[in-house]
Amino acid sequence: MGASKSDHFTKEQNELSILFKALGHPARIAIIQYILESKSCICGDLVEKFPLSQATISQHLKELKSANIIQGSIEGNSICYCLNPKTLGKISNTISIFIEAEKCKGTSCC
Amino acid sequence: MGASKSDHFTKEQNELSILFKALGHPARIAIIQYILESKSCICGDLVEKFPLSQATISQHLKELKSANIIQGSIEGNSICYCLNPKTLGKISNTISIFIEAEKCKGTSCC
DNA sequence: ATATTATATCGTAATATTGCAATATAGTTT
DNA sequence: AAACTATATTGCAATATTACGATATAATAT
Repeated sequence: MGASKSDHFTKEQNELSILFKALGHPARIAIIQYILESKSCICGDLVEKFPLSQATISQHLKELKSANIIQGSIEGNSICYCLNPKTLGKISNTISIFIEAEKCKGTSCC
Repeated sequence: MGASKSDHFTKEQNELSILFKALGHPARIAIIQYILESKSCICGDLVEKFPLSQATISQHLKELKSANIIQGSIEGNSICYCLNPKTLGKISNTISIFIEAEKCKGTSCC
């Protein structure tokens, strides 16, 4: 068989894994960093910036968007993408919870 | 062609994506949550807990371990896995940087 | 030494992801 | 409307991931 058996896990576990999965590709990390660096929001200059085809960039943007990590707004001819702070916050909270819970554990074996 | 062209991206981008990718599966999120919940560190009772075969669980543990998200120590017959706070911290920092940088941006289009 | 228990690895099938050329769609300009 | 620009979608090939049975490895117990 192949890939994930999402029905065996909780809704939360599935949702979180979707967020992390979306971040699990160097191109998508690079896109996020580019959005952060560029003073204005981006457009399709990613295609010039990265050694990937327009189709591939568009696909990565789609994945980030469907995970709600970025959101796009139409600006005339092109589309402007920004980060979604709410989703970033969700990811941050999750990791924080992991770290806090870990701290509270007395009995660690490693 | 297929999957990632890691040579086109920075070392940091590749390393971060490896961390997130490792978290990008519901079973691995579930394993982490289980480690956090169980007072003592875990062993192979994940196999009883989850509807996945021993081989599959072992494979997921291996991926978490190779991303340095968990670490295992041999305890007699079995192996005890714990989270690696250092790696969790790294992930947390990354997300924090994303959020901080986002806050500092005046010009947001969405 | 043999049996038992716990975990890892191998081989393989099913499915998902990645990347791109080609094409489609949508808005802009002339 | 026709040409142009920007982005999305489709179809396909290459590769990666996921899952599991079977088998291997390692420590413990009898």
